[in-house]
Amino acid sequence: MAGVTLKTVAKAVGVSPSTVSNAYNKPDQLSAALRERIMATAQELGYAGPDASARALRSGKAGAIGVLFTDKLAYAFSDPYAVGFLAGLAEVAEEFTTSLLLMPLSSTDIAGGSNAVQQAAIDGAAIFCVPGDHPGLEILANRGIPAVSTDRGDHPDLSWVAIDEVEAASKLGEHLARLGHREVVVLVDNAQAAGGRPVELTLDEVGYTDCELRIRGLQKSMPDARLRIVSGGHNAFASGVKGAEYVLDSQDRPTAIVGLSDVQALGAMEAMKVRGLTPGRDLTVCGFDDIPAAATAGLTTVRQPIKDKGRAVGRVLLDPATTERQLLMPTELVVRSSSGPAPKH
Amino acid sequence: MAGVTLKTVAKAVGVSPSTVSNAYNKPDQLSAALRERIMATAQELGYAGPDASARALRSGKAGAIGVLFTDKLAYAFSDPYAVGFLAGLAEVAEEFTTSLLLMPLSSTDIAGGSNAVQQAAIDGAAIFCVPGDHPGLEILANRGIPAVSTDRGDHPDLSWVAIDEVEAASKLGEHLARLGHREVVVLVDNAQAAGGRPVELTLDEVGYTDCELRIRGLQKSMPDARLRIVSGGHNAFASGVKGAEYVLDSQDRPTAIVGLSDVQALGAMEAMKVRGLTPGRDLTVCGFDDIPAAATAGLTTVRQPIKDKGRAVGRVLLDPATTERQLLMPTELVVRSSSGPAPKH
DNA sequence: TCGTTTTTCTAGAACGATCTAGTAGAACGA
DNA sequence: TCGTTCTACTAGATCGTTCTAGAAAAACGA
Repeated sequence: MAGVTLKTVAKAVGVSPSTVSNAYNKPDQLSAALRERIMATAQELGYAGPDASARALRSGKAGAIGVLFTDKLAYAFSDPYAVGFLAGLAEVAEEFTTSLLLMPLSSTDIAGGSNAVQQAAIDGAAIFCVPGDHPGLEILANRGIPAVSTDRGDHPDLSWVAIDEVEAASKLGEHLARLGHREVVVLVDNAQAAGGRPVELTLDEVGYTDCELRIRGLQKSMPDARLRIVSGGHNAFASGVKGAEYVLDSQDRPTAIVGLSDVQALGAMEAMKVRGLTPGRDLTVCGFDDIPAAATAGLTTVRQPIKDKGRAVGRVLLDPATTERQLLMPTELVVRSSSGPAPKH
Repeated sequence: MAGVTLKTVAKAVGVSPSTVSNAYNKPDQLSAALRERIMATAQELGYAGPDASARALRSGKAGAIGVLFTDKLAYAFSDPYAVGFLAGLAEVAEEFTTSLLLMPLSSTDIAGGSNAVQQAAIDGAAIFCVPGDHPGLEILANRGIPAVSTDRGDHPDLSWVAIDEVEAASKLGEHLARLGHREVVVLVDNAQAAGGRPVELTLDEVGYTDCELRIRGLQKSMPDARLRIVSGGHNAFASGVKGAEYVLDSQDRPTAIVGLSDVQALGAMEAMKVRGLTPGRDLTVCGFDDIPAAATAGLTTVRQPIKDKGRAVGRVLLDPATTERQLLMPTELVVRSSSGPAPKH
């Protein structure tokens, strides 16, 4: 049962190992009759096909691409944005018969010697919403494996598939400015607030590059507005609720709340609903991403082609025909009922 | 840059390849000074550590376990139940420095020769909500890799971590019977209804083993009730909405709706809310799983230890100390406000 | 008929590590 | 001092493939 290899099959059929290998990988290199015979014998001996590791070693192709996640895997998946991205990536991966290797990238085991980034047999990596200064990225760079980030990096030789965050946020900012909003709260992802009380942050404390750029875009397009940065925790519905509650129950209510992701904005809408406030009339709420639920909820948001982003990352990593290494995806302001004119004080 | 191997480093330092290997894997097998020197030289030469494929081949350990999914990956992730399971699995995987390999298991490429199940370099596989008769499972069995299912299988030598579906459903059924419900609709996952109109099914058409068993449990514990099986599509919030709408807008309204997953039940609650109906008073809604959102929504449901299930699967696959091959996890009826007595016509 | 191309198969060397077995030399106890 | 154990290291086989050349046989063109 165990220990059945190419050689075993070859000997049983009476051909060379190369021929058996070809039977599996290059069917047109041998006669149909022989191939048939080989496959039958393989079946009979309980041979399950070429060993994946050996094949990977010899051919230099691992047949998998890694997806890096920060912190907790669960959090990453709970976001529809992440799910959409993965779906797009998986689509291309499937096309190239490649699997996706999830690499939970906790900071702790980077310090220790053994970590997934070192060990994983992968042909390339997708870096998904990982802070630019994360130690795992350097290890990855060291391995000489092609990597694609979903954020624009500074290095000219780093591949990325991203959106113009500043421009995207500006579209939203202009929309809000036009509606007369001058008191705005931005809801962001923040580890510090997770599990504890909501916190108010400065721009420097934000951490994630994309969030920072979006806030800059808002600042640029709303020069007359006062922008406050608030976090109710990690990027999730519940955090949006918490952050919005904190803001709504304070003396210093804004006229507009911008979630830097739709899930957070939807959380804010929920908090409003509980307090009997109507989005778009009593208070404006906007989001980012345009996840499916945003349309249902009537949330004004900035659409980015989530699934296409995943597809594009896949193509850059796997498709030799894709030569472009840095892709800027289009964004679009989607105005729905959750945004309206600022109440005159 | 490229082509730097163990040998290169060994030659540069003036030691044997074995020693360099030990420097990485068995630090206590050589003097600290030499290890230091080896690491420094490796760094200098741009050696990124032992090649993953080669290591996997020689040592027989791939350093990854596969997670099988049916159909679309995106659907799998959109369910908080799946996310919770994965989180538990990932936790154990991380502990054993193992990665998770997602293997989307579309039926189409099983037919063709090359598929992920064949090619993937994995030490084991977690079979997550895959129909028992799926062709991919046989391929997996052929490979001789340990596999753990989240459903109880028939074969005595198949490993699984599951719940007693019938018993779990019976708890819920008894609760409903006690409340006087005799007209019940069960919302299930069904590919046929996806994208189209809601469908009404017979028990034979359900497909997924776990769903079927749950329905049997309900039937058993509510012998006097009329059970109808309805699907609004795949296992998702939106499907729950669709399925419930179909039922609520018909002449033949039940007194209770049971979602075979919480997400569907939550969808049903949403559909009720839109129609001005209060769960627990006008109509009873119950779910399955007890995902985090269920508590918030006040949904009566059957709790199963989702994350623990993931952890247990991980332990069975990776932890040699875990000898038990078939684990039954406990379930518990959680009564909240969404269930109440059946209105007397 | 003879040279040329095509088809079908093979020998043997990689791929880059880890493992087994074993060898020196140092340290140890008596 | 001598045998024994321990530490620090190494030689060489091995994991199971695929790849590079190339050879024998068959088919082809003129």
